[in-house]
Amino acid sequence: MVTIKDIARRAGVNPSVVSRALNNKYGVRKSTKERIIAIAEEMGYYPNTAARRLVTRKSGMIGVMMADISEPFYAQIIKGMEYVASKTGYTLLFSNSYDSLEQTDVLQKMIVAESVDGLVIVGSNTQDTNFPRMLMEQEIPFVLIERNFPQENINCIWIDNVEGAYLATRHLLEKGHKKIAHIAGNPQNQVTIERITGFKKAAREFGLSEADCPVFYGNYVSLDGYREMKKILSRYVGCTGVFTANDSMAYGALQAIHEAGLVVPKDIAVVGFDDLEFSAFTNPPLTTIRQPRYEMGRKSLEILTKILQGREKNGINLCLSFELIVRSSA
Amino acid sequence: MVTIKDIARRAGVNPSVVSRALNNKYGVRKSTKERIIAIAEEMGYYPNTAARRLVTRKSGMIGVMMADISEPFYAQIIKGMEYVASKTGYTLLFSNSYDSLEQTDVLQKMIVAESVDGLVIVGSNTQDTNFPRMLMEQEIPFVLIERNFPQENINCIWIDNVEGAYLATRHLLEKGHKKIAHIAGNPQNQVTIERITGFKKAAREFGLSEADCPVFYGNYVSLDGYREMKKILSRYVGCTGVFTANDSMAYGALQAIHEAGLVVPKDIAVVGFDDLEFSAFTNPPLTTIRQPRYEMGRKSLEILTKILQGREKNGINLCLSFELIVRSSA
DNA sequence: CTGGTTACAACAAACGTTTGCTAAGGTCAA
DNA sequence: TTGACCTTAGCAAACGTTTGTTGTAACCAG
Repeated sequence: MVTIKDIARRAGVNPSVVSRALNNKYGVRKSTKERIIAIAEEMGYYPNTAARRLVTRKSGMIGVMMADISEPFYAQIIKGMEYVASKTGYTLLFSNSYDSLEQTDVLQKMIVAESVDGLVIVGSNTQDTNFPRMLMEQEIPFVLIERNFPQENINCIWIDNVEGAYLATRHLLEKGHKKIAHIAGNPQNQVTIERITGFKKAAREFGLSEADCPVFYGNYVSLDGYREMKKILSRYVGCTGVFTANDSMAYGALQAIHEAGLVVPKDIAVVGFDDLEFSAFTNPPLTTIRQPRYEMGRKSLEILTKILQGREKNGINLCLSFELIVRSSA
Repeated sequence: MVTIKDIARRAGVNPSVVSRALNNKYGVRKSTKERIIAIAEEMGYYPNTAARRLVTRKSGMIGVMMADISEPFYAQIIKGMEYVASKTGYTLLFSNSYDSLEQTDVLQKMIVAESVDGLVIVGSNTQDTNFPRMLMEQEIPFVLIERNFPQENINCIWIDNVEGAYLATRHLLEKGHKKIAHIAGNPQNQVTIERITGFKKAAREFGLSEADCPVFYGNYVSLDGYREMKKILSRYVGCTGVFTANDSMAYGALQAIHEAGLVVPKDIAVVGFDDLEFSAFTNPPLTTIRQPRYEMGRKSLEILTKILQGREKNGINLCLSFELIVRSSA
């Protein structure tokens, strides 16, 4: 391993000069600086990040916490983050919370053990509510995705889920459906509550009774959509339209409908939420609400980077827009 | 930040004793050890990894390189890795190669800048062939997924792609198709070549002429499957069966077939490869070859961990088994 | 009672950087 | 020519660990 001392020896200067030269600091003559850089290049020098970290107390790492990195929902978010990270030189460190209650612990560990410089937290789990305070106390910058915190000084990126769900449900109701259902997510998530609210709002607006717009609960995975759709088919007679809280559950619902020998959208219409890459290929292609996932990821890191560089202050609240993608499932 | 020195002061011992106590080393009395651990716990001590790394030259990190982390193909592999990593305490550091030629550089950077203790490299790109040598020279353990290196001392996890493709194609041919096509992947990948080989082998075995089993090329994404399927439909009359080199391209192919007003599998049968989560939900559900992706990830990290701990030696060559999943697309 | 062994603890150096301070030399104006 | 100032380079401490070596009791066998 070639160190700064090796370079210093070769250049006939003190290690500190090499450090300053390589980091573009003041106080080193242009000619020596160029010589040092050339030598470093030639010797194949890479700074030892551990040593640098130890003294600067910065790691060049950004921690990213989400429920489960293997969920397709996160793919584009990650891609957006990576686009910015690769440009700015930060390294992303992923960590799954699996929606457990130990979120704060996981974050704490990323901060003290890996000493991440900042954090992006995606998800709206409401069980562990004191992590924002913990993070603010430690003065570590962070950005929340899928959350809209009313509090000052917290950076949030979100979409209006109430309106999104409202739009999806409205689309269903405008097609003339009189008995509809919602397969909601896990009620520990804020977005679940919001999408239920939007669903109910549209149903009320179209004069549906409570009995004509029931809510079923899953946990955002296709198997749950399948299970709940079966429930709907067996217990909720006359239902002709279903709005699922995400696309994965819509996939399961579609399958349950096919297995029952019914046809989408003739017998039952389905509208999803997210617009995963895959939703264009379902049978039939899924009508859904598109979330700007890539944008979410990109923006989160742009904001965080600016804050870390002191070019921006905390308190950014960014509401992105969604879009109804009409395909043929409703 | 609470350091080892703080604990030492509180416990009235030397910092080195604290270090040894906390790391279960010999030479510290049981009673003091317990006292130190209690104090550390109470003070909320976390070791500073930067400092530890600096002296031990170990990072507790494992680098993972793949083409593009946002591809659904990798989701289960990652999950498998994470399962082991969380048990053994290693942290995973992901890096996308985007199949570029700078793979070796990317690896080099992970090694020297982040000082990863080991590497998992998934993919079979054959353009950059000298990275195994580079890694061996640096004596850093690594495991290759999707590759079967003939060389000694290289750890590989792979499936027999020739046989997998052969089985998929055979399934098509046994249904009586006389004119079939293969939508292959990027020929820079070894698996692409192997799957073409398997495809040709089955076709030959069933007496098909070269003209009755042409190969089309995409790059493993659904859009390419769509594009190549359109080509097949317009230029290759009489084709009734298609084997795609992965499921994503099969999705695109299915869409192209639907758009042409044809029905799967009546008019054209489709068989994919991978068995992504999603393939059960296509229209119609996709017949495909299942790769044990979770196993691949899990095994890769188990092997690497054992090697890092000295409980195993390099040279593990693990061939996992695949499976034909018959659904209704062929 | 003595010599040797053992168990524990302290000491100090090292890992590779960064950075505040000091020193040396040069420039320039009075 | 002198003194003030500026530019550049060197020195040394610090970041928080780990670990080889040394020191010192206590213990035990002869």
